[in-house]
Amino acid sequence: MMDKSFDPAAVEGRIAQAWEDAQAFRAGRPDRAGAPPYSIVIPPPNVTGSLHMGHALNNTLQDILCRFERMRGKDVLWQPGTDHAGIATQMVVERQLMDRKEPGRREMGREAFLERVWAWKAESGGAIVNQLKRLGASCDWSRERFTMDEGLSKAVAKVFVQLHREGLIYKDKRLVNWDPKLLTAISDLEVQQVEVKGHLWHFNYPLEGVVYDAENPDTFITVATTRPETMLGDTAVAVHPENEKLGFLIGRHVILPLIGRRIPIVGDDYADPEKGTGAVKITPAHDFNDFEVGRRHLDRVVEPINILDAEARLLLKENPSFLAHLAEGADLDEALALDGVDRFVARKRIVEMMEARGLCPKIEPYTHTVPHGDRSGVVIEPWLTDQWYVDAKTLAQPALAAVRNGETSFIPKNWEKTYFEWLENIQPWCISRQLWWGHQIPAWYSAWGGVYVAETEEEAIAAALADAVTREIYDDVEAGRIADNPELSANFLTRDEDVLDTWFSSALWPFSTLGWPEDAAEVKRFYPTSVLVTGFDIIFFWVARMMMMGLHFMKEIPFKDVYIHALVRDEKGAKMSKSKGNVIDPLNLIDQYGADALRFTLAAMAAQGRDIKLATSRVEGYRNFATKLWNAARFAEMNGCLRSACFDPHGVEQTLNSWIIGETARAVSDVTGAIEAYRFNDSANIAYRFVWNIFCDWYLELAKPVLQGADSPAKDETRATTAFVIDQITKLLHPFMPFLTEELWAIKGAEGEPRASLLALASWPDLAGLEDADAEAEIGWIVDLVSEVRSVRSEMNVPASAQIPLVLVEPPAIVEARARGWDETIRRLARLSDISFASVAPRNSAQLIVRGVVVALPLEGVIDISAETARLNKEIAREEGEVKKVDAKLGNADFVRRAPEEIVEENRERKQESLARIEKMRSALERLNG
RNA sequence: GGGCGAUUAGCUCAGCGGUAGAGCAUCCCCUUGACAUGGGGAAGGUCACAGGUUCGAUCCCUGUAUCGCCCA
Repeated sequence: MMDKSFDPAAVEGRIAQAWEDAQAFRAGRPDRAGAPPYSIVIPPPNVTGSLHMGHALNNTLQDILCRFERMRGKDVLWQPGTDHAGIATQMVVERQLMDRKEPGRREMGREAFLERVWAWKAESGGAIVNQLKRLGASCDWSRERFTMDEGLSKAVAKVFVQLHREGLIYKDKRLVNWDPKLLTAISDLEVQQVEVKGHLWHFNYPLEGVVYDAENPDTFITVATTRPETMLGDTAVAVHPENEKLGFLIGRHVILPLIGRRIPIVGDDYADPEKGTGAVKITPAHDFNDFEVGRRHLDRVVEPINILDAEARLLLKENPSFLAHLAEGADLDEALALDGVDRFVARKRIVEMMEARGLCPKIEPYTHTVPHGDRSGVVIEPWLTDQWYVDAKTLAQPALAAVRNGETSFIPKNWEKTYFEWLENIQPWCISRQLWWGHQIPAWYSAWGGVYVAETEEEAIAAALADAVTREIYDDVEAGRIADNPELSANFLTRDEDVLDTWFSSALWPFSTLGWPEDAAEVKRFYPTSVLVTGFDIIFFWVARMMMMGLHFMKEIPFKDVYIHALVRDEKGAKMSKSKGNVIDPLNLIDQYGADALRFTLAAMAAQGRDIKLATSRVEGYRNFATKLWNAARFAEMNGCLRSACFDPHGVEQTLNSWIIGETARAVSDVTGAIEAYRFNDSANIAYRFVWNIFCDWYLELAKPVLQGADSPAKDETRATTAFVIDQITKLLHPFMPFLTEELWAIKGAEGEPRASLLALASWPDLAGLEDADAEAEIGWIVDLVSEVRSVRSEMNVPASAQIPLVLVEPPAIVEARARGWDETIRRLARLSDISFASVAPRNSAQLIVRGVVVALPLEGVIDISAETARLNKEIAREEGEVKKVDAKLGNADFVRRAPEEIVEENRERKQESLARIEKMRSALERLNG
């Protein structure tokens, strides 16, 4: 005997183990050797991560697809793995060192630190994998990969070397987004623009050759800036060439206060006459726009002067480019006192110095956007350094084309626009990071300044030696001596210390995980993957880059479909994040309601193109759904509804059974279509409605008299049908609720013919052709009759326990036959004492019209005549309103002429029905009051 | 500044060129022999606003307002 309710906590672990023991999720199972492949690569969660709602949604959707396709007989590979998450992981371990008061990263050195990170990974990394298993994710866990695995690292090196050889990776000195806390460059995408309330400082820069007089505007130009601390690096002042008030100054020079540098006034469109004072100071080394301005005026503007160190402190004393052309003196000494001062302290001090000299006429409040590092949260400095770049523009072209020509489609489609927009305006991708945890850049430097990019150090040394010979640095003999001496060659080159952006290796994920660059069978079988399922927040970070790399190296798209799902947000609609502390833990929900309930909730809410604001009440509701199904199965068990090996859904004779089989067929077809179209919410809702509102509410209720009556062929057939439909339901719901359904599958399999396989490997239902219109007409009438009687009883306040008679007035023969055939069932469901037939409705009856037939409920002593009169009048009024609306349409010649024939016909029928109902209700009224 | 999306029942959200839907909450009735994590019934909406297209608009178009997100 089954328990009264499903206990997820007791079952989930056992079911998961059964899947694992059976290797149910293994790709390339021998029994599917000839099956079509279906593959998805998981968006690899950070190895530091723990399961959040976004993961829960993302992986639920992928799992629905994988389980669905697996049941449809495909050879499914859901490729799992984790991402080494460079900065995040390095920060975690560094924090751990700090907490334990152990030596810091720099003190212990690179090698020792990396050992610590690997140790951390072995110990506490990848917890999320087990959490994904708790969710029920049917990945092929035997193929789990990590972005820093040997194989994947090899892929990274090969890609880097090849792109470098092709000129698509290069080293360049440019302004980068520098994170002064993490001490690394980051890419544009890792920069968050934050609106900040700051100030706009107005500074007077005295003109060259005149005596500064604060009262005389002819002696200076006023610039406005949000960043006074950079002024020591100014190399120009810009005004708009057509600036009416200031344009005449273009060509002259100013003397930069505090240090006395002579810098030009240049004309440039960048200086907006409407903004600030119309004049801006130009600091090419510390501002992206200024850098461009500087480049446009190479004839007059000197090289960028970098005045900040890596930690964003002023760097003045040991800074030749700053000191160049500066006259020594008291002023300079005062400025040099700022050496080593933090940028924000320097800002204050510089403003004070300017004020002291009467050079700061105005400070106004000013709101502007300031770049922040998404990891560190500190203000990013544009900083001039050497970094490695990917020529993203070139790689973007095939990626754009593949989506334009439909090889890869986004679902929903509107994300394609976002994708296009970004790729069309893509900037060089800065891929080097000044971190230790990650793929070290495969570039080596020689003492004479040569750069050698190679997959291994041996190759780099060989290349360097060859180069040395060519350059006549060594002769052949010397080169050979170095090559043959491991000690010499080991220290011969210095490897680039930087590592690659984590997303560089992620970009290779769809093929590196399959074994590329080795000649792996999986690459041939599973690439391109079938679909990528991910959130829109990483379209740029990840999707676009996989497209670029996939097309470049595999010459083929990485995935045919990209399903972009919503973000699960907090109740205010804000993105969940650790730092905001608004994270809902899906594991808590799993503990409380079970993984199936959480999964079903997420699926039911995953409408395309809209974010999910999750309400716990929904999870509770779907937990109740699980209980409902569980109890339906329990009811079946109690009624001996055993599976029958010879059951043939085409051969049933009972109308009720044909009906439920037909309804099941429709549900299967609708759910199938919805999943195929990635309409997860529709598919979940269709299944929900079918199971609860059709199978439980009506089929089982209608079947009760048969099941609980005397043995008969009808009873046998109904028992077998019930068992059959429950089997179909477990299949239908398996992608959404794998644990509950697998458990039911096992329970139902315990008797009768043994199951051929776990449900996870069973075949998806195919009931095409079993819809039955006649059965629908008959059962539909019963359903309508019972519903309407219940409604009237409730309105008339007939006690639920009271059994009342029902009279059918002049029913057509077929209706009378139905009523007689279903007598017991109808009486039971509508709580009737008996059903009879008459030519007129008895006196004092409530009368209703069910599919055109008058149904009378004699309610002598119960019925309130005036209430019933009011009820009928209300009904008539509503019906008349309908007629009026339909008449308006039908009276419109344009409508009749232009609307589709079936719509017109539908309206005519509706009108006739309404008129008939009105007619019958009128006579009911007469009867009542006459 | 550019782009995207949203505005539908008290709340959270579906939907859609042809009679406005669900879950939760609310109200009434029911411990009936699968399930009170249940059963039955009811109430609740000018589909943000203004124009336009159309025989017909909640749906398509334009504009406005409010909110959210992304990019600069």
